[in-house]
Amino acid sequence: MKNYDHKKSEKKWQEKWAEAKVFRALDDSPKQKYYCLIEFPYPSGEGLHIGHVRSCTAMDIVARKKRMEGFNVLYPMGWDAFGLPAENYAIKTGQHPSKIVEKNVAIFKKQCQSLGLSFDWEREVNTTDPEYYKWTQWIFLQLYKKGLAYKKKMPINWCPSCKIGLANEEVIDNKCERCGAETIKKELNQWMLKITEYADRLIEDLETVNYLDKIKTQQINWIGRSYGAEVNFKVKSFNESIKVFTTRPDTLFGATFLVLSPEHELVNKIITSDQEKEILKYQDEAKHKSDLERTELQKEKTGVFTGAYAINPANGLEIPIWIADYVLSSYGTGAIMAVPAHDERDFSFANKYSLPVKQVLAPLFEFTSGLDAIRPDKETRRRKTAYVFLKHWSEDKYLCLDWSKFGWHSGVIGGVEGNETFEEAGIREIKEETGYQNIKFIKNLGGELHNHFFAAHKDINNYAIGQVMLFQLVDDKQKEVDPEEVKNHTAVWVAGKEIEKFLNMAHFLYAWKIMKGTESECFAGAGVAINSDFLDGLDTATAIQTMNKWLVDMGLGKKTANYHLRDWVFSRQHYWGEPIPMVNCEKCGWQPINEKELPLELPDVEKYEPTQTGESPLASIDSWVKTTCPNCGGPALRETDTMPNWAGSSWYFLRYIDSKNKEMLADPEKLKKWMPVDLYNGGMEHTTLHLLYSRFWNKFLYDIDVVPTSEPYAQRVSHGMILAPDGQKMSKSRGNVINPDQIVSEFGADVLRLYEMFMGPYDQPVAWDLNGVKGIKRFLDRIAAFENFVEEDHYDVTSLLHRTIKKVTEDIDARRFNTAVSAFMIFMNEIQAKGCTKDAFKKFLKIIYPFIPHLVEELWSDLGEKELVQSQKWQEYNDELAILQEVEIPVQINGKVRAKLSVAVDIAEKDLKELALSNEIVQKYLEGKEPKKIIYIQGKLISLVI
RNA sequence: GCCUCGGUGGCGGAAUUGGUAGACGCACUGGACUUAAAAUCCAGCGACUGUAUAAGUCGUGCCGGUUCGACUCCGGCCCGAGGCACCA
Repeated sequence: MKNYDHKKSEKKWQEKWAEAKVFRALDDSPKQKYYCLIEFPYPSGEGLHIGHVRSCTAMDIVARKKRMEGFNVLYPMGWDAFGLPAENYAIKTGQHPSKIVEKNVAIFKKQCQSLGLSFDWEREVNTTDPEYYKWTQWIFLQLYKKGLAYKKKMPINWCPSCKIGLANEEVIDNKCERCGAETIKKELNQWMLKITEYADRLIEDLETVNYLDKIKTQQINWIGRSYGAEVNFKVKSFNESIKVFTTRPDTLFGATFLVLSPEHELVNKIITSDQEKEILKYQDEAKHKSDLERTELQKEKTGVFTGAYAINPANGLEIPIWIADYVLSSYGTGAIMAVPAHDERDFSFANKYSLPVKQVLAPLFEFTSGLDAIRPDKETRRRKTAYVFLKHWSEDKYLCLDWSKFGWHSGVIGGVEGNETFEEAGIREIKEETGYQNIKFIKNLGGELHNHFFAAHKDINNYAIGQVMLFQLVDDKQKEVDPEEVKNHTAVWVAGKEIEKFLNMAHFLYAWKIMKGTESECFAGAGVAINSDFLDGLDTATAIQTMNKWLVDMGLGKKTANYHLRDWVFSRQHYWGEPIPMVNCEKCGWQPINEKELPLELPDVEKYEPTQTGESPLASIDSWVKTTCPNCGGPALRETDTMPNWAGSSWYFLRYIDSKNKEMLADPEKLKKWMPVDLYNGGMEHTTLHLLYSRFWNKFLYDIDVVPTSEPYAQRVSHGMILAPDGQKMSKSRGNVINPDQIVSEFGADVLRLYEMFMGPYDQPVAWDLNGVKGIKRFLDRIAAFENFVEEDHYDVTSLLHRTIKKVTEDIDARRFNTAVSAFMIFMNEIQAKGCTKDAFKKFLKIIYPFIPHLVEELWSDLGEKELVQSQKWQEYNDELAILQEVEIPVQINGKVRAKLSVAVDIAEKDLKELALSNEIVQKYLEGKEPKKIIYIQGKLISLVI
C-alpha cells in the first residue's frame, strides 16, 4: 500500500474494534481467564503522560496477544481521581473538583482511545463516584469493626503561616510548598489503620507471589522486621518497671545504663526534683526539633540524667536512667538498655557523659604477639611484609595473615628463599617472628580467599595481597596432630561459606584496630560472651537463645519482634476525599454509621481550603456535621476528616470485576473467576505505599471472606521512566515535556507505540529521542509499502520467519519488547532483499499486530481478509523450520578465533574436527604439531589448545 | 552508613546453563537517483598498527582470580541511580 494515512486509518479501526466489542471481557466465557492490570492514573490537568503510554502499550501488547492465544482477557482502566491537585485547582478557580475530574477524565479517555489501547471500557471505575466510594467506606467500617481502625494523636505537618495542615507531598525541605514558611508538627487526633497487624504475613506471603526481586526486597526492608527480646527493668524506689527492646539480649550483663526517649510516659513519674528543671527543658527542646533536625544532628548525642536508677535484672547492678533524643519513641518500646561496650551509639553517649563501659563480648579471634611484625625485607621482592596472627579465643588455633604493600602478582610468591615452597617460607617466617619452633601447616587459602581478609578494612586498601595460610602452633612437647583430626579440627575454618562468615566480619577488624592502636573499645559484632555468668563461653547465637529462655523462666521478658513499618495514618484534613463514615457521640464515643446509609456523600462546600484550625472544610458545614448517634439517637458530630487517596486505589482491581454491582463490593462468584490479577504493572514509586496498602486490604478482605485469594497480584512488574532527551526527568518546570498527542498526530499511534517498545529495556529508564521516532516511522513505511511478493519462499525466509515467531512469542511473555522489535526489523530486512509469499507476510503481520494494530488491520484487509486480526489465532511456529541448515563455526586456537568454517548444522563431530585441522590457517598455527586438546561445543564452536 | 539495581562504540542498546562482543536502531561518512533539496536505495562505521588490501594487537568502569576460552563466574575497589537511615 503506497499511501498509508495513519489519521484516517487509526480512527477507522478504533471504531471497528469498538463496534465488534473485541476487547470485552466476558464473565461467562468458558475460556481460561487472564487478568492484566495497569495502575490506574490520576487524571491530572496535563493529560496522559508519555510514560503512561509506555506501560499501557506494553500491557496492551500482552493483552492483545493473550486474546489471540485464546484467553478471556480482562484489561480494564479507571481513574484514581481524589487528591490534592484537583482540590488546589478548585481553591484557585472555585470550580467543584468533580467538574474538573470529569473534564480531565474525558481527555484521558480520548487519549487512551487514540492510542488504540484495548481497554474494556464497560468496566471503567472512578474512585470519586459515590457508587464506588460507597464500598471504600464500607471496607473502612469492616476494618473498624474488626478493631483495625482506631483514633490516635498523631503529628501532622502544619504551616503556621497558611494555618493549614499539609500532606507530606506538600512539605518540601521542611517548608510549606505554597508559601515557603517553615512547617511545624501539630498533634491531631487521627484515624489509624493497623497495617502492622499484617506485617508478618505481608513479608511471608511474598514467597507465594512472582514479583520482581527488587520489589520484594524493598517491601521487606520497608516493613523492617527484626527479632529480639523485651526485657523488664525495675526502677529503684518506684513501683514501676521499664520495658526495653533489644536485638542483643546476650549483652544484658553489659547494660550499664538505660535511656528513655524524651517523650516516654514514665519520665515524669521517676524524675527527681533536682533534675526536674533540666529534664523539662530537654523535653521541650526535643518537641521543637523537627524530624530533620533530630536526624541531622546525628553525630553529637545529647541527654539528661533523670536522677532515677534501674536494676539490671541479670546482675542486680543499679544503673542510671537517662533520657536522650537518639532514642525514638516511635520504635520498639521507646526505651533501650545501653550496652556501650558493644553498641556504637551507646558507646559515644557513654563517652560523652562518662558512663561506665563493661565488656561482655570477645571476638572469636584475638590479636597475638606476632602482629606487629612489620619489617623491611632486603632480599626478596617485598620491601615490607606484615603478618597478623590471630588466635582463636579459646582453642590453640592461629590464623596467619600475610600481606605486602608492594605485593606480587598471582603465581609469584614473595618471601620465598631458594627452593622452598610457599608453605615452607611461611613456617620459616612464623618461626622467625614468633619464636615458636613447632609449627604445623594446615592449609593454604590461596589467592581465591585472601581478599576476604583485607577488604574488611579501608586502611589496608593499598596492600596487594599475597597468600593466606592457616597454621597451627604445636607445643614442642605435644605430639604431632593426627592429619584426620586436623581436618575435622579445621573444617570450620576453611569450608567455603564458613570461612566467609568468619573472615568478612568484625573480628579481623578488631584485631587490626588493636594492632594500629586505634582500638575503640566498642566491639559491635558477634563473638563469644565473657563476664556474663552463665553465658560465658557461648557464641553469640547460642547466647541469645540461652538468654531468651532465661528471661522467660525468670519472668523478666520474652522473645519478640519489632518492625519499622508504622500504622497507616488514614485521616486527611482536606475536602476532596472519601468522608470517613464515623460519628462522635457525647455519650457513646465514636460510632460507625449504619451501613445502609452508605455512601456517605461529600456535601457541597463554599470554600475548599482547609480551616484555620487544621480541620477539613467539611467542619464548617454545620448542617452536615451535626447528626444523631446511630447507637443512642442522641446528638453527635460527624468525622470531618477524609480518607487519603491511597484508600480508593487499595481495592480498585476488585471493582473492575463487577463494576456495576449495587448490592455488594463485587459478586463472590465473579471474584472467584477473575482473582488474582495475573499480571500487574506499576511504578517502582508505589512499591512501599500503594502496593503494600492494597495487599493489606486484600488480605483483610480475604480474612472476612469477601475475596477468594490472600494475595491480590500473582505477578508484579515495573516499567522504567521515560526521561527527557537531556536525560533529566520530564517536568513542566523544566519545560522538557513531550506531549503524546502531538506525536500521535504527526507520526501516528502505531509509531509512538512501537518506538516506546523499542527505545530500551522495558524495566529501565530511557531518554526520549525524536530521531528514534523517525527511524520507527521509516520502518513502518517500509512495512506499509512492502510488495516484494513471490510465489514460493526461499528457505532462509521460512526459517527466519519461524525463528522470528519463536523469539517474539517468548520476548512478549518475558516483556523484552525491545528485542522483539529488533527481530521484526531483521525479518523485514530479509524479505525486502529476498521477497516472500503473501502467506508468510500474513504470518508476520499477525505477530507484529499487538505492537502496531492499526496498520496491521489495514494491511490485513488490504490482502483480502474479512475478519479482524484481533480475532485471529496467534501464529505458532515450527521448531524444525526454525533451525538453520548451514551454520558458521568459529575455530578458536588458545581461546582466540582464528578461522571460521561454514558447515551443515548436523555435521558429525569427527568430520568437523578433521575439517578444522586441515584448515589452512589452523595449519599455520599448528606448525605441524598435534593440538593438546580439542573442545567442541555442539553447533557453537571448536577450540584447539596448542 | 545500610539495602537494591546498574556501568558495553559518537548515542539507545544486543549478546546468560562461560563459547564469534557490538545484533537492531539512531547519528555520522561516501555513493546512486535529482537541476537542487527532501524522501528513497547502496556501501562504510570500536580503537590502534598496516598499504583503503592481507594480517595483527588492544578493547565490555578499575585491580586480581578461576578457565582452552570471561561482558557473563569468584573476590575486592571505583563511579552512577533509587530506597532506607540514631531502628536499639
